[in-house]
Amino acid sequence: MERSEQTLIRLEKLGKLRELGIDPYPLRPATVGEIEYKTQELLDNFEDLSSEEKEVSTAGRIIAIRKHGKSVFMHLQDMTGKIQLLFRLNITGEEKFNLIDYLDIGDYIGVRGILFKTRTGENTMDVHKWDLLAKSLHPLPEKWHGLKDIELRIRKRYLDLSINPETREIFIKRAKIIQFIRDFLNGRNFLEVETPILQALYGGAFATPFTTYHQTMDMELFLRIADELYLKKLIIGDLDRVYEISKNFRNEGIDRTHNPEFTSLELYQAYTDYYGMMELTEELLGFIASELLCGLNVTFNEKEISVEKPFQRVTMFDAVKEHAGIDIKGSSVEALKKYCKDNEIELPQRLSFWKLVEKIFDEKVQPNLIQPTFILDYPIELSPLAKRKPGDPELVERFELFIGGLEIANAFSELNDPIDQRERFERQMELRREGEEETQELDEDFLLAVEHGMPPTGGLGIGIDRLVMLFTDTQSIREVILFPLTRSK
RNA sequence: GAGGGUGUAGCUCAGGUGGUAGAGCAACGGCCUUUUAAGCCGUGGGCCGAAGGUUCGAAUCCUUCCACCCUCACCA
Repeated sequence: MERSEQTLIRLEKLGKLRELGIDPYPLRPATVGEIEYKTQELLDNFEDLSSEEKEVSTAGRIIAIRKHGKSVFMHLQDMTGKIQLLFRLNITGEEKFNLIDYLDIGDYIGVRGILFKTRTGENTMDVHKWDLLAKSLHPLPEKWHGLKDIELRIRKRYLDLSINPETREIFIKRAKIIQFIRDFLNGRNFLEVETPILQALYGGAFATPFTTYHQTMDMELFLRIADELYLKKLIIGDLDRVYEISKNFRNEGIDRTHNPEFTSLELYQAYTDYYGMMELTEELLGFIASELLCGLNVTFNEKEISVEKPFQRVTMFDAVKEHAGIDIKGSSVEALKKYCKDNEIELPQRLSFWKLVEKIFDEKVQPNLIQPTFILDYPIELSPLAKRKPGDPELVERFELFIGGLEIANAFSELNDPIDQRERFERQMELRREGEEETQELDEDFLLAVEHGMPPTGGLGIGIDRLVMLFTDTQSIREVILFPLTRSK
């Protein structure tokens, strides 16, 4: 491996430290003792701690050094924040003071000293004792511009997190959002469960799976594309309210809103339906917003969005009529094709009525759905696991929630009629024979479970990554996933 | 998968029409005991993404490849 000039210099310092009998990677601090405080705790309790003039300790990574001859300022960072340190020759003693020459930005040290306020008013630790805790062999990216290169930020996420406070902020928020979801659902007697990631048969969504292989069972396996079928089996097992926050895997393209592995929440609640899921969704988002932002307004992509309930409810028909200016009720494939041509919309690969509607919706409607909007009543052809809508044989009781132009949630009144469910699966097989690429597999095991009796149930899926994008005002899914997929270099 | 763009020092970026590389930060050597993008004086650092080609001469022009970004297609 090629070493940069700066790394060679650091390796040299490391060698010299060892010659002096100082372990650059000690098990624990040699002189500082126990690390008692996080940096933010020192600042939060500054008045008390500084007035007592008691020695306190902390530890972290050196992120800045300013040498002034016989005194040195540093900034020390940990997860909670950063604090300024002052080293003075007459306080630390000459031997220890001179060792500062072997320290670099990026090194970890433990410090013990007294808190005081500098002339310019910054709360600072006057360091009495310090120990090197770990030497860094590479310089940290520049303090002023930070690490900007998106590729480096992803490949070296540790540097991004260390250097760019905004990045750290996003992932702290992400953790909080997931915690709030758990708090909300646990408070409503939902049971958190785990279902298999490795599955012999995949289902619950339209997607291409990743395949893998179990050696000793000599078995082809799929990484799950959705939790749906397993969670419904739990409903059938009379676990009335269940949810899972899980990674799903889809072997498809990557773009601003798609990563091959992504996190979703799926929940199922017996004895309710998609109306119940709408209310639950409204309350869940309101809960997250008020816990996270102390309010119901969020800025996303320079737009003010309110997650105050109730959200708008618009049928797919009405939404297309309103935003695309075309009445699809009673329309025909030919009319929709003409509309696409007139509006410079590329035609989908298969020219079925609903594929065309879906395309027009994606192009003309979705980008306009900025305020939270439930789009209701989807075609049965695209929803083989949802219950029929009374009075319309073409539609099912299903909604998708759009916010800020992003598809955030998908829910339906779950199909619990085993006869109908079997027919739907068979229809999927038929579509496959006709050349449809993505269809759902007939799952006998699941059907058998439904045949044992499944209560009326509402089901809801929420894309966690996109939800985090919404609440952190980020425009790419890669900004909210710690290690998005990249090619190996 | 298709089209467009980017790749120069550890980081952030400059380098009209080809003449063999520059800044700030970081680093190194000095001076400096309350600075904070510390300051001042001085120094080093680059196979200009990779491989070919055109040319007397390529960071610059051409070809291929690699990685990333944007748009589109597939999808949530």
